[in-house]
Formats: sequence, structure tokens, C-alpha cells
Amino acid sequence: MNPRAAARRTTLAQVAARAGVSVMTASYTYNQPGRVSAEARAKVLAAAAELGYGGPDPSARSLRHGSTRTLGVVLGEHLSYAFEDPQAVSFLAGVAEVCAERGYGMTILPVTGAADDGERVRTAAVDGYVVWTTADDDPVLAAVRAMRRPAVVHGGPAVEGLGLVGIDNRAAARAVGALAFHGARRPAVLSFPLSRERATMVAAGADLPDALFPVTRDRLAGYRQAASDAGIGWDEVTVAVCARNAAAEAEAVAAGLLASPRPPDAVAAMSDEQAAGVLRALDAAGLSAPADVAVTGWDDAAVARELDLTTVAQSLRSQGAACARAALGGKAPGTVAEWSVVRRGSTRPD
Amino acid sequence: MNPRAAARRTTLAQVAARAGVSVMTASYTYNQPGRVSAEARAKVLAAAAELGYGGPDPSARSLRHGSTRTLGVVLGEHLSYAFEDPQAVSFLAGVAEVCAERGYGMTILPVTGAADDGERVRTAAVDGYVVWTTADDDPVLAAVRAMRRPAVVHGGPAVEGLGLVGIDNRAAARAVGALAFHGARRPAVLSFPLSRERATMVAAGADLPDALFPVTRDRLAGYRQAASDAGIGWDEVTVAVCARNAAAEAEAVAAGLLASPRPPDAVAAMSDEQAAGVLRALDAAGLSAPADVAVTGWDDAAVARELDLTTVAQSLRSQGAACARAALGGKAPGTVAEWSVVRRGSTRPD
DNA sequence: CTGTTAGCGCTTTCAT
DNA sequence: ATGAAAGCGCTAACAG
Repeated sequence: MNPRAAARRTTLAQVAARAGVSVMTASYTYNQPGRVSAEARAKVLAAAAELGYGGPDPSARSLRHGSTRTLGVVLGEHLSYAFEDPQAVSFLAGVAEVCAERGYGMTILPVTGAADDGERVRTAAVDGYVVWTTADDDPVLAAVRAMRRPAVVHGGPAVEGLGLVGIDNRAAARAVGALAFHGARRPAVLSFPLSRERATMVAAGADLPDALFPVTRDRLAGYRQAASDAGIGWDEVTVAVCARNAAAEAEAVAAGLLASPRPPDAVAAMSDEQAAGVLRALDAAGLSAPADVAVTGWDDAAVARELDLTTVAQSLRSQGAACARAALGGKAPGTVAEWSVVRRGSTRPD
Repeated sequence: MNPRAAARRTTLAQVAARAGVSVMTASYTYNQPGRVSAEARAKVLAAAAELGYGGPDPSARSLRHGSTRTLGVVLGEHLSYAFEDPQAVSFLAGVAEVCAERGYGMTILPVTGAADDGERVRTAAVDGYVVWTTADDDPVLAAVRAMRRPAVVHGGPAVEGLGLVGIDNRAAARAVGALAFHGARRPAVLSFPLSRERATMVAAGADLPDALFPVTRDRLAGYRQAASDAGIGWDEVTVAVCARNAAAEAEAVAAGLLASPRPPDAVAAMSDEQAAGVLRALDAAGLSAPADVAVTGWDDAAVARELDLTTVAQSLRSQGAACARAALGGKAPGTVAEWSVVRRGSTRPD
């Protein structure tokens, strides 16, 4: 065989010629075998085997048929971080489940945060889009909308013409915040990034710049409300913004807070991973929850059960599945997902 | 707008007509903007905006151009489990990184273990394939090979015509097994599944059916060798086969071993997650490592550092990247990846 | 700088 | 049951 193989792929026409039948008979052999005589089919398959024909070309088929049987997934700025974020991975599992069920491929679009992200969205051959939580100013949203195909955003932002799936983050934050801040005097919040720059910072809630990630914004608003409900002003709440959703970073940030002149006596985090990091920092400082510091997480992941964390339960996996179903079903509905607060031992009893 | 939108997508020809230019001028506007006068380009873009044209159709472009700029990833039988396996997720991160770098999409093929997996491989529009570790008898391998496109298998099996990337699992298992079994009398192995059925079982090594997953097979062979090196026969080594790579399952299995009439005094696992489960089972039984039971993991994940686990270090992420590079580069080389043993406190000192 | 021609590989009519 | 024609939407190649 020619070492510079795959020079030119075999075509259906070549197979048909070799089999001594028309192109259509060859095509039917692959797509509607029942319509072809056993004899003809055998000839076609034999010819295909001889020529090493791997079946009808998927691109040509897509062009003719008008659909790719593939769902596009946009994972936000830095693709590589998505696979390190357990929340994103759960979500992807849900999307993948629905795709597999229906025989759809799932294409992760190569978005990187660079200027050409739009072009990369435009050149992907997919029938619809699922967009993982992003910021209001993410240009990818416009690119997805311009494709005029069914598309669903998870978490936010809400975009005219695109579907939206997610929980009421503000209400959930207020509810879990009530447990976190109960009996506390110096509450703190461990936050996800405010914008795609993912700057880290520590500031009083009232001094914080506006968050461009709707999910972060809503949770902050809910925590603020919870503090207010507890008679504590937003200017008295310390908010520490982490760049990534990772236990190690949260641990370092929490250690900093604990070593500060005004250490918190309650920390409401935005993920169970973050909360796990806080617990480790407490441990390292010789403190414990909830006696010294109440701690809450978010998601009710396995780690929350192990660590006896009070947390917000939601299923990212089923939200991923809902997004996929909506994007594949051609609908673009606003779906409100379920959540609940799971009260465990990391917060103070009444 | 018509509520039954997306009835028929706008085409480049329509845009050209509306702009009063030829189709090629419109095409150049998108692909070689420098070749078009500013005036013509403006007319084309205006027409496109008016008609809501989202850019050249990706399928048509792929057909014409002969490449999809997309890499296919085959994740083994049950797609949904892949996202729950931290090893697979690291690997995917590596693949994704290379794809993003080069502007390639990454399509997860909707393989489920059902009979139509081959068809699903055949109908995906991709330029090459990366196949995550699978079993010798996985029919997906033949389907991938039949596509005659660059393809690389991770871990195994080795397939004629496909590339292979992975470490020398046998040598690594022998090396880490030496530490695990040092000074032990009743060693045990916590194994990955033997076949795609993923049956769980506990048996003496010598009574075990052959493993169809080459990675599992090689590691078992290495552990056997390590036992032999320590003067212990394979019939004296208990092998517990777990269905999934998860700490919870390993914990349950390990608890069973510890409660058996002949509890192990050393356990060599096939992942750090499994080893973490073993440590928890020890803890629950009031035992500790390495005094009562020596424990080793595999991968040197974050959890291995936290738990002071002796383990095999390898980078699944860079192996994923290597697979992607090979599959996209058109090469299909046999690449041997690096590994080393990291000795920590979970095994007995000399 | 712009346009004409041809055809990527396949499948949907519509015959026969 | 099989086949001929037409064209999905686009762009390389070559004029002009």
C-alpha cells in the first residue's frame, strides 16, 4: 500500500462501479438494505470490502440530509479548566447521557477566550448548542445566537432567543445563607469569579465590583439578603473571590481570612469543593466547624456527605440532560430546575 | 417571524443575490476578506445581516474542503461512566487542550456498548480518532480501523494500523508491587474489570479468568511478578475485581476482604481512588497503613499526596495530549509514556 | 478585484 | 427492485 495512505478516499460511486450496480443501489445497501435484493447487496458489500470503503461519507451525508446528528457544547473561556471543575464535569455527563441515548455526537467546541472564538463556533458542524454558564459580556453568546439553531444556556445569562436552564440561585443562596450566618457576627462568602478575567480579590461585599457572571451575581445577592435577614450589613460581610472552583485555592484563601485581624465566624461558599478547602484550613488552624466557624457548600456532591456539610442540593447532571434535550428537541424553553437545602452538621443548630 | 423558524437556512447564494454580487465575492468575504473591495464586503455583510445569515455552512465546507477540523473520541462502552472516572476526565482534558490549541472540535462519539456502536463511529464527521482504553474484543476498534483515518488507542489493545500511547503497565505494576508486598504474607490486589461485562469477583490470582482489558491484564501480570519476587505464589494472592473506578466501591470491597477469614496485610490497587477507598475501610475497621496493611495506588493524583499514598506516577493528561497530537498529526506511532514510582508513607519501610 | 465553471460525495425525487 | 437526473451549499481553479 502507498505509504502516503488515505490519499483519496474511496467513494460510493467507485464501489457501485466495481460491484456493477448503480450508485443508488449501493446507497440503498447502506441506508435501506430492505430495498435491495440480497444478491445486489452482497455484490456491493464485497466491492466495498475489496476497496476498503468505510461507508458513506458523514459530511456529504450531513450536507444532503441537512442535519449533523451532533450537539455542540460551549464550555466557556478556558476549555482545559472545564475538565478540572467537578461541576462542569457532572453537567457534561448529563449532556453526554442524552446524546448517547439518541445517537447524537457531542462536540466540545474549541473555545479558548481568544478573539477567534466566534469563528470557531461558526465553523462547527452541529445541529444545536448547549452553553455552560458564562458571563454577560461573553462574545460567544452572540456567535451562538447568530447560528440560528436551537441553543440553551445553562445558569445564565438569559439571552433573547436562547433557552435557559438553571435554578433560582438567589433564592437558594438566601436559604442556605440563613443557615450559614445563623448566630454569626462576622460572616464571609467564598465566591466564584466575578468576570471572565477571573481576578482574585477580598473585599467587603459593599465594595465589590458588579459580577458579570449571572450565577455568581445571583448567589451574592442571595447571600447579601441572608446577611440582611440576620441583621448584618453587606459592608460587614467579607467576600473572597476565587479564580477557580478548586479545594486547594479555597483552602489558601480561607487560611488568609482566618489569619486576618477580623477572622470570619461563618463562611458560605459557592461549591462543596470550596467548602472542603475551608474545612481543611480550619483544621490546619486548630479550629472546627460549626463551633468556631459555620461552613456551607453548594451542590451536595459526594464530598458534602463525607464532610457532613450543609449545602444546596441540585443536580448538575440532570440540568445538563435538560439542556441537551431542549437543544435537540428544537425547543428553547426557560426551565427552572429544582434545588433544596440539605442541613447537616457544618452549621450551628438553632 | 415565522414561528416554525429555521425552516430553511439562508444560503450564500441568497446573500450574494441580495448584495448584488457574485457568489464568489460573497464567499471571499468570509474566507479571504483581503481579496474583496471594502465596498463589496460591506454590501455582502449588510445583506447577510438583513437575511440573518450566520456564515458558510460547516457541513458544505467540510465536504468541499475534505476535512472537518474535528477529532473523534471514543470513550468505551458506557459514555456516562467516563465522566465519573477521574482518570478518563484527566485524559480528556489533555485531548481537549490540544484540540483547543489547534482550533479543532472534539467530538465525543455516542458509543454505548450496544450493537449499533459501529454505525455511530461510521456516521461521525471527524478527521481522526482517539480511543480510550478498551478490551481486546471491543467491536469499536474494527469500526475505527475501517474508517481509514488516523487513529490512536490509549492504553490498549494494540491494533494493526492504529497508534498506541501508554506506559509499560507491567513494569510499573511490578515496581510498585514490590513496595506494596514488601514484608507482606497475605497480599491482595484491587483490580479494574477484566472484561466489558465488568463483573465483580474475588478469587485467588491463579483462579482468575483472563483479562480482556490489556491495561488490567498487564498490571495483574506485574503484580503477579512482584508477588513472585517476594516469594509468594499467585495462588496465594487474593484479587478483588471492582466494576468501576470509584472510591466507594473499593471501600466496600476492601471492607469485605478485611472481614474475611484471611484478611490481607497488603493491598495493591489500580488507582488512587481505589486506594483511598481501602484506606477508609481500614480506618473503619480500626486498622491503619502501613502497620496493619500496606496500600498502594496508581496515577499520583492529588488524593495520593493528601493521603500519603505510595503510587505510580503517570500523566494521563499528557497522554491524552499525545494521543490527540498523533491523531491530528496524521501519524499513528507507538508511543511509550513515562512513569515512576512515588514512595510515600502508605507502604512499609525497608 | 470579480465572475464562471465544475464538482466535493451523497441521497431525494421520479421514473422504469 | 433498480436507475438517471438533480442539487444539498460551498469553494478551488481558472479566467477576465
